[in-house]
Amino acid sequence: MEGTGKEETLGRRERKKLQSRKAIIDAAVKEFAAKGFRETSVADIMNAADLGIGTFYNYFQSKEDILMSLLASLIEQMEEDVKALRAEGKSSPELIASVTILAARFLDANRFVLPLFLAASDQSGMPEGKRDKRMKSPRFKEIFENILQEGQEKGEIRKDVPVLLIAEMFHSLYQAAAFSALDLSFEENIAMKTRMLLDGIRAK
Amino acid sequence: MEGTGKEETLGRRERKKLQSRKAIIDAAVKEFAAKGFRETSVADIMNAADLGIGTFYNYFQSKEDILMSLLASLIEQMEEDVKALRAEGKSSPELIASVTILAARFLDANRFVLPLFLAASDQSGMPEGKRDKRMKSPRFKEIFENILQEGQEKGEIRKDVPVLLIAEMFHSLYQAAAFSALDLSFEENIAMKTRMLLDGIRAK
DNA sequence: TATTATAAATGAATGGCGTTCATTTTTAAA
DNA sequence: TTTAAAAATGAACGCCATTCATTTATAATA
Repeated sequence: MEGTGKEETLGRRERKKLQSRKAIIDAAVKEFAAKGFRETSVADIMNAADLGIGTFYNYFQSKEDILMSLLASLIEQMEEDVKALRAEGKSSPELIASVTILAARFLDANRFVLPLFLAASDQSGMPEGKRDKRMKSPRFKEIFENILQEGQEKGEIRKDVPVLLIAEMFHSLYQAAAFSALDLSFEENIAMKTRMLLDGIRAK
Repeated sequence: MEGTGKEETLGRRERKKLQSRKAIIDAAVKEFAAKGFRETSVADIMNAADLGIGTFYNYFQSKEDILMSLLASLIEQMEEDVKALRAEGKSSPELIASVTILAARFLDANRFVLPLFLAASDQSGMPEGKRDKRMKSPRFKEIFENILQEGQEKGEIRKDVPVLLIAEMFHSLYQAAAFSALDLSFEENIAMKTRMLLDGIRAK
């Protein structure tokens, strides 16, 4: 009755726990996508998850907390994809261009996270004590940082500007693209800007 | 007893109205600067202004509304300064560089508005119906847009990229600089980035 | 199986906030 | 002095994130 091929060796309690957690996350993604972060109440999420309101706080510390969780896992997915790209041995500028396209497609595919992603990078609106020291945004920046670092060492990227500063610029492209009033796809927008930036970054 | 050189020809009622408005604005600036936007309640503002809570809504439609007002007037100040610079007949790239420094100094001098400024450009967190169509951020962009437009016509700025896109990039520099983890002054940060961007923008 | 201990779920209660509104106070006009 | 209108007011409303005492479900133990 116990280990009859259910799911690993997890007891019922463990399984139900994971199940509840998943239900909450799925519900949150659905509600955030439909209504945005602020317009979604914890009650909304827990109704969609078909669980009591109080249960939410057994799994997440706060409403901000689940948002950070969602973003963290998305960034992790992206980091995987970038790892694969890096294995192909392209030059730094080429790699940047590829990663840019990849990230753009990724965010196009997960369009609803864009506002959340940006809201998360902008912590100015959050209570002082609640700002996330881990900050998902910098992790996003790190992807570029590593590539640029390598590029500088190989002499492909100009050395008179700190890598961190360039990484920041790339990151800001995404922010701008998200709010672009121009009638371009996210991918086109990012691609053009990256080209502009690369022309100023390439070692002569 | 009426027009005895008080203040123009305004009646007591008009004067008191302006006075109340000013008291509210001053209080809001002070409170926002001290505690940030979200952490400041309308009650906080009105206590600091020494007026009843309800009075707030005789002058502003909402808490967001006063924020937008504040930013709008700051941008107007900046537009004035830029107008003066333009009269000096510099080339487009030179003008951009000057404006950039000017804006950076301006925001350094008004450091507390930076988070507000950015929060305002990020309207993702605001209820759908309340997003400000006027958007202060695009007006900021327009300053660059005009300069770039002229530069393109004079052949000083490359023509294979839409002006709006370049303007967006400049705007995003400010966003990034505000959240920069680097130990640079706002002005240094912006100046370096502008240089990077210009190298890729200058017509060859 | 029966009993005890522990983890998880629950929703009413709490406190804070933005906003509204009926009422009062102040100023202007007649 | 009376009347009309603008401005001020704060209690009340509704919404919401979060807490907590209590209940329910599961695991451990005898």
